[in-house]
Amino acid sequence: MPAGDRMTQFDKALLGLRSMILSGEVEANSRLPEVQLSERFEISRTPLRKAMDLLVEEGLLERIETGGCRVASFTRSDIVDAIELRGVIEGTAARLAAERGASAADLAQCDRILDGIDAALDAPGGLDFDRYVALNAQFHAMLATLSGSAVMRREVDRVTRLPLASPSAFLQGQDLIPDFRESLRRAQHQHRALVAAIRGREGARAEALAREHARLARQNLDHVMKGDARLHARVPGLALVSAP
Amino acid sequence: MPAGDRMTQFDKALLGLRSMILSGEVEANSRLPEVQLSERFEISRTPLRKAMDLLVEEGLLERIETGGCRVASFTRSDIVDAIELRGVIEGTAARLAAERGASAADLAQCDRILDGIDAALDAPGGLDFDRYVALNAQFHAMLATLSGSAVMRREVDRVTRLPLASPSAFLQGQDLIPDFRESLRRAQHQHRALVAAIRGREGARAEALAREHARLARQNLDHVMKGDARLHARVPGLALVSAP
DNA sequence: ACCCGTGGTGATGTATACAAGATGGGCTCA
DNA sequence: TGAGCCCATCTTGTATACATCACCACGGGT
Repeated sequence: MPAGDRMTQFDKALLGLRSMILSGEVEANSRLPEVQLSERFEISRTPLRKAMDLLVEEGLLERIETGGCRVASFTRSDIVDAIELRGVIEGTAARLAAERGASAADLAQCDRILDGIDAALDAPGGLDFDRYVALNAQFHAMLATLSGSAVMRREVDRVTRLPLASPSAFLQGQDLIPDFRESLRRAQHQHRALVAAIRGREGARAEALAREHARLARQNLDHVMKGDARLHARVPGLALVSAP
Repeated sequence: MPAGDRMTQFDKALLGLRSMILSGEVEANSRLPEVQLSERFEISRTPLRKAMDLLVEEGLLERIETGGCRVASFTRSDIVDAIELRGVIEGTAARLAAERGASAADLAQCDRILDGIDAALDAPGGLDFDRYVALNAQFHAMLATLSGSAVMRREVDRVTRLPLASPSAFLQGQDLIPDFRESLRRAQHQHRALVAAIRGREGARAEALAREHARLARQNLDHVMKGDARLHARVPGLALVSAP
């Protein structure tokens, strides 16, 4: 395997498939023919199949009983459940971090990230959205690290990749919404409280905060689903969501 | 793909690998050479590699940066964390079942399973161990179903397959321990309480019970690790556990 | 004696060929 | 005319061949 950062055929397949699916280019429940895709990506079926296997694990694709895969589709309640689950698992990471004690260095790193988010929120010329998303992801990854458990870290990573459950899944496009920045400030306030709880060894508080923090994503989901078509087109993966 | 129950080459590889690893035949951190294994199982590398990919996802194998896989090794605290995580996720399933309301039919099915466990505990001629293990697994699967959420069901299934975190991971061999049956009765009492909490729509109680119930597995783990060599040989996967 | 470069060896990643099975359309028969 | 069966086609699952890359030992130079 190419060590490090070289773009392997498998990566090409993975990125290509994700992009195809989330962009809505292929519609939900449609079958994905392997040869056609392998020709499109100019790779052989072997790495393509491996990428499809991974996407099945992630839940973006479903296996068909008779063989092959199709694009998965999600209901609102699927996504709500996935978000709830993320909150629960991040909450456990936060609780363990509080109970077991996080290192001063890691906590300081959290503070630095949160300072960065403050700066992104108050950037001259308005909200620096990309920077916010990147730092937000960093903060959530750091939360998993604070628990000091490789198992937790791994599972937080995993649940964060559940389709449409990531901390920044439904942020795209919301910068059009007037009080969006205010909502980000509320999120940031929760970030600060979360770190304070961990620092103060308040496990139950940390857990509850992380859970409620994740539920902010539910509001974002509803905002986006109620939005107009222009908004819909900007949100990756929204085409996979059916009504109920 | 062969629909249904035919034994495919992939299944052969998966079962063979799992058995090799859990039996301790290959030691922790040792590399798994693909060609050698494919010859041993009399299959080609293609389905073998797919099986290895899956085991990497499950955490039983680790990918080596330079390519290939090795057998993972676990510390006691890895397993404790995995058990805690299972408790948290099963707890969430139980809470959602209570909050959203489980169907009477599903609850009745739970009761039937629990009656079966009672029967297995009091079987003429002593504890019917295999029956207990099977019914216990059924009960835990049912718990996931009660939540009414496909997402929860999927993730409970998944976390139950984390290495050495399953509800029956460390039961093997414990029938040698005198008060083992008593410990199973305690577990069964928690099962009953759990169903009662869900039936009574007591979400927080259900969640707490499921968490504490999972932690019984921690006791089993410690019993087994303190046990003698005769016990060690009977517990699948214990060879992968290193001290700290 | 020790370090560095170089070639051999075996590993994995990828491509392609082959075979079994599913799918769909057309044909036959009632 | 409609229903059921059969065959062609395409799909996937598996096997195998090939290319590339890492690891390791050996030899030469300092």
